[in-house]
Amino acid sequence: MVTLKAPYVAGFLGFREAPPLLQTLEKLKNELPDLMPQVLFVDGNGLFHSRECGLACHLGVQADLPCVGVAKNLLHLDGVVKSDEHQSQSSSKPVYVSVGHRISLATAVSLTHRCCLYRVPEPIRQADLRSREYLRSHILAPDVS
DNA sequence: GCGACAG
DNA sequence: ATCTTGTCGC
Repeated sequence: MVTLKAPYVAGFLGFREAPPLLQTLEKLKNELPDLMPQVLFVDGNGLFHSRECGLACHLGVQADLPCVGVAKNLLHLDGVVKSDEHQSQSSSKPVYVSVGHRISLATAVSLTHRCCLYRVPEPIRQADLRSREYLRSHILAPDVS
């Protein structure tokens, strides 16, 4: 019996990503409680969302943990426009930080800055790199013979 | 109406 | 997100 992951639908990323993330947090709490995070970083938006409830809010509320959303692309919402600087400065690769849950925007931005060695915060970057490596070696790897 | 629209 | 060719910089 396999569980199909919900498809990605713009505006509903949380419905696809929150379930497996919560499952992983639950497993972490049971097996490695010392590694339970005090704060969550999410690859996506929080209050910056069409319904002010992006993945960062969705996950933060269900996990009952502070959560900050960091998106790599600007979600187009009416009233939101890229500044002229971002439009013309091709070298600018901004990230969009928004409140997820139990944290202020000022703290979310500060925390993001302090966790960035590269463009995105290390927690998100490492999750991305390590998960891809896992898939490459355990799932997508062709036969070695 | 269609495309665009976090990942 | 994924795929994919090439380029630039440390």
